[in-house]
Amino acid sequence: MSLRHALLALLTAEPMTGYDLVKYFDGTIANMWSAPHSQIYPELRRMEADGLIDVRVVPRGERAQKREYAVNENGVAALRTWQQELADYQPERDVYRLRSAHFELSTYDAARRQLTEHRNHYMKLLTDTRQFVADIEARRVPLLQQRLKQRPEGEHEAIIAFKLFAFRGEITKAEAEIAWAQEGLDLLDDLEQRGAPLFGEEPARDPWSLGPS
Amino acid sequence: MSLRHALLALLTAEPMTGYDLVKYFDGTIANMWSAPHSQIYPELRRMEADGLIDVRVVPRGERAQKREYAVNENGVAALRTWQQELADYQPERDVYRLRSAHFELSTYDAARRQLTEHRNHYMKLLTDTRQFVADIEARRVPLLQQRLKQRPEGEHEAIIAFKLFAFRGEITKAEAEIAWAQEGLDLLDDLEQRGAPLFGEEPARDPWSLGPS
DNA sequence: GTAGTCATGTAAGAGGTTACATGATTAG
DNA sequence: CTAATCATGTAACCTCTTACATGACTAC
Repeated sequence: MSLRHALLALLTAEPMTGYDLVKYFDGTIANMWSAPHSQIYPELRRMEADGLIDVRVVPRGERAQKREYAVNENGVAALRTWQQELADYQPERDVYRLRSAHFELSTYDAARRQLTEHRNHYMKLLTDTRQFVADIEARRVPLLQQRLKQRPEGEHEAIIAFKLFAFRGEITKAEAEIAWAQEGLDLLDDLEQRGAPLFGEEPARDPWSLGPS
Repeated sequence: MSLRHALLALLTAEPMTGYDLVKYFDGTIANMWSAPHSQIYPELRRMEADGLIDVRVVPRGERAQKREYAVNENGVAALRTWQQELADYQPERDVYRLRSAHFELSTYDAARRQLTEHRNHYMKLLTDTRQFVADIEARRVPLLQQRLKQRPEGEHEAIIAFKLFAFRGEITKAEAEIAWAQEGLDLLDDLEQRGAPLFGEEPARDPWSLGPS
């Protein structure tokens, strides 16, 4: 049910169309939550049907229209309730860690490619998130400005502090992943230099060939 | 398709029943990959149908039977192929980070409960994983012993090194999450002491009451 | 005998991915 | 006029969660 809450939370900053929400989910927040438009539009319709958001149909140009959604009191109540519930911790699924645990089935080359990709991915995330944190600190983020306008000044400090806190979590995580990937690349260099063989490096046997039986 | 590869990877250590695999997915590996039995049994049947694993029906007791699966050459080939492909990085979904970004909708109490839970969860993970790393280093892990028996001694070093590497990744991640949760708890204390109000602390207004319109 | 573990399934439904599909508007 | 952007959908398919279901075996 978190897509619903992610959408509600974004909409509390200001009324938006589905298209706007899609764009936010392609931006910096994508590392906390994301969804394709094929998931967002139907969910907005359901949220509307459930009475959590209100729609305003706005004309654009001559013929076209767009649907602008706003959170209503039920929506805010749903968000509060959500925050009061304790989220429990489910088992994770980490493809990259799973792969790395079985690199002996890979080749030095492929393992290195994967870890380099891992490092690059989290380096980009780190750079983007650091920039975004700087933008928040400088009050340069339009969505945050809108959000603050909705609330009394006394709450501004906490609102900003929580946004920064969340993104610092992403930064800490990215740094940890970069360090881990680097450690892996060093390990691969070390093992290869010392001539450690991998099963993955062996030429695959044709299952239908007549091997020594 | 990673459940399939997680199962194949476990089965390369030694032939196992679905039940055995379920148990491994409840143990330390649960933090890399996990699945309930309702997912495992049908997947094993599909893998069998796809010719990646072979079955041996073993009697147990008088009447009962069990199905013991073993990876065959096609299965090994599938694992190698999987390792050769570069896994791409998809947007993540992190409920805890999402919540934390909107703690202003929560109460100090509930936010603290959540972060304490976060810290406890990763502290347990950290302790368990450290213990497991120690067990691997001491060659005390039965599954790993079985795995090593399958392979020539020259490969042992790399196999062990990759297992340790993967679990050190989990440790690094757990440490990062613990530090983040602690930072959050400190932030909450600081904000509350300085009397910062939260929207979530305000009593909810009954949407149907006649408020000042 | 009975509780705990071993062992294996099915099924409904939620959530997510990928592809298909369409059309208006705006900036150059 | 043409490309990019704005805007909103549907549908098939896969994955995962949760619940329902069953029965044998083993240790006490």
